[in-house]
Amino acid sequence: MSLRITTWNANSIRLRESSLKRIVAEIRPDVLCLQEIKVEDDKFPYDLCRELGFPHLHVHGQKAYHGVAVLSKLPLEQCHARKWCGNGDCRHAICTLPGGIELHNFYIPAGGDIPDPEANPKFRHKLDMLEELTGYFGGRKGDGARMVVLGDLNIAPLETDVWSHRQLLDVVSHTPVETEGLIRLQEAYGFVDAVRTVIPPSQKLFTWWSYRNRDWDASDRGRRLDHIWLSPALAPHLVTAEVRRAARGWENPSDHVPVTVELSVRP
DNA sequence: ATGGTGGATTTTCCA
Repeated sequence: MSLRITTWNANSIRLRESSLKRIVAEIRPDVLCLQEIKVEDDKFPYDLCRELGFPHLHVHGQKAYHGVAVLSKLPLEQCHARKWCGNGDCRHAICTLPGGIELHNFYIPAGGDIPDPEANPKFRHKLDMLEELTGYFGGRKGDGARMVVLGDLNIAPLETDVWSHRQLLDVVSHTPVETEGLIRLQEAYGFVDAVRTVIPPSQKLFTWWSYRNRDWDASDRGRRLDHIWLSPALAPHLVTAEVRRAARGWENPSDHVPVTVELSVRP
């Protein structure tokens, strides 16, 4: 069977009803992972999600900041969250999909403006979470899990993941300490960057464009911050991957667009 | 070099 999994940073789910409907209608994900829902669990739009065909919901939200959710047409099992960096931020959800596929939905800290962990606690937090994740997944290397790791990782690792590699080397999201840290995390377990398997690194590819640019499409000063990785056991089942750039031009858009993989798996 | 916009909750913080 074909399994379509989408990740999307909604930047406030309560303001994105029309975008959510379009994603469901036009991308038709079986599983939709959200970040930055910016709402507490009891204020999440459960009924809307059920009406859109997702009876299985796992919401890990908090007031005003962060928050992740998994919407699924297929049953979800063992939904839970892990605690990272010893705080209560809702930046991660884990669910098991049919066929024993372990799904990790992440919202890694943006990291503030100053790329110096001594001067900027938010950047320190970002690097700390990366390192903790590297230790966790590194410790599981070779366990043979069928795993999807996705979300807003807030780092654009490749030169072609930003509009200007040279001009962004000192900008949080593309500094060497971050890009090298993200690659270390990826390699600690041996994750395959699914989207870059389909769209080669020779092509520029972005998933986020700042609201601050007058004409996001014409200036095209984007970054690839949203990712979908597959474990070695799952990577051979990748069929295709897609970034829905057009979503940035929808009415009242999020600043991030949906990223989707299609897998061919036996449940 | 600077500031630009948008979201949630205020009298600013975060991205």
